[in-house]
Amino acid sequence: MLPQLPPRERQIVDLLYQGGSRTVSEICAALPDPLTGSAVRAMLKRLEDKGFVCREDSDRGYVYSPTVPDNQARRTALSQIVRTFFKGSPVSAASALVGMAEELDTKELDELEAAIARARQAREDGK
Amino acid sequence: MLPQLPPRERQIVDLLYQGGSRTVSEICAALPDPLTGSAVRAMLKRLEDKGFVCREDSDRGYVYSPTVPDNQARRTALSQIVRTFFKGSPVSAASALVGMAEELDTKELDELEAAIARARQAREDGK
DNA sequence: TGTAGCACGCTACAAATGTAGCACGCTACA
DNA sequence: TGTAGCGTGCTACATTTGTAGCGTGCTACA
Repeated sequence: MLPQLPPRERQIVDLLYQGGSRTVSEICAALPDPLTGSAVRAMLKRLEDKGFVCREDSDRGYVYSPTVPDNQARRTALSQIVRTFFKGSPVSAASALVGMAEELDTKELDELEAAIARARQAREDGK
Repeated sequence: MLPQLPPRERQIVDLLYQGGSRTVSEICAALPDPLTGSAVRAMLKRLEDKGFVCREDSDRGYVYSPTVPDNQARRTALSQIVRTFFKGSPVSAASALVGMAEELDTKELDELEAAIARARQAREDGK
């Protein structure tokens, strides 16, 4: 669903997911390459027409946010990659991720192991 | 790098990563929505011009394959997602993956735990 | 040796994308 | 009250994508 977006539009919604709601000028600032405000506004209008972002009035002007909830978008993106690069196995994708982590957070690793334990448990139960 | 591709082109290279090298007609067949051969050929030509795929002569005609090696493309795609949806933490992305796995392969889980152990070890060493 | 079937490249063209410019309205402040 | 600054929408336009059609060459087989 999200992959269907052209590069620039995609870049902008990604920004929105990454940093939460933003106004046009904030988006301009956050963009790696400088873009005119009106250019960004045009993108946002198209994204709005397609239903990927919505906007809300605020003191600083409109703020834009993604309409598709974070966790759903995440899920879609992940399963896309899993299918393309990992033959459909989420777990082997997870391995790859652990392998590429540079700074390791012990707490996060604990959490991950807990997730594995839960998964194993679920497997037992379902069996 | 790869995200810069328009939807259709992206779809095609993904197919190439997913199933290895293919000929034009194989690509047509693998596509969810039916496309003319010449349409696909045009895509491939553009992808070739941009340097994302290359082709090789074979008995069945040209077979196309990605020029960027799998593991590098994987890496790029993953870190993209990690940045966008997981605040830069690969490990928490891994947790999400484990959580969404439906069919669990014990062997893969073992492998994953081994990867975690390695990561912990590396952390100790570096410290 | 005709002709049907592929795979190919080229060209053409409609639609979508990416970008800039202009004119408007609303502050704020000299 | 003029004028500078911002945020906005609209329009226009170049470029890129997405798709189809045509002509060619190369088999294979009647």
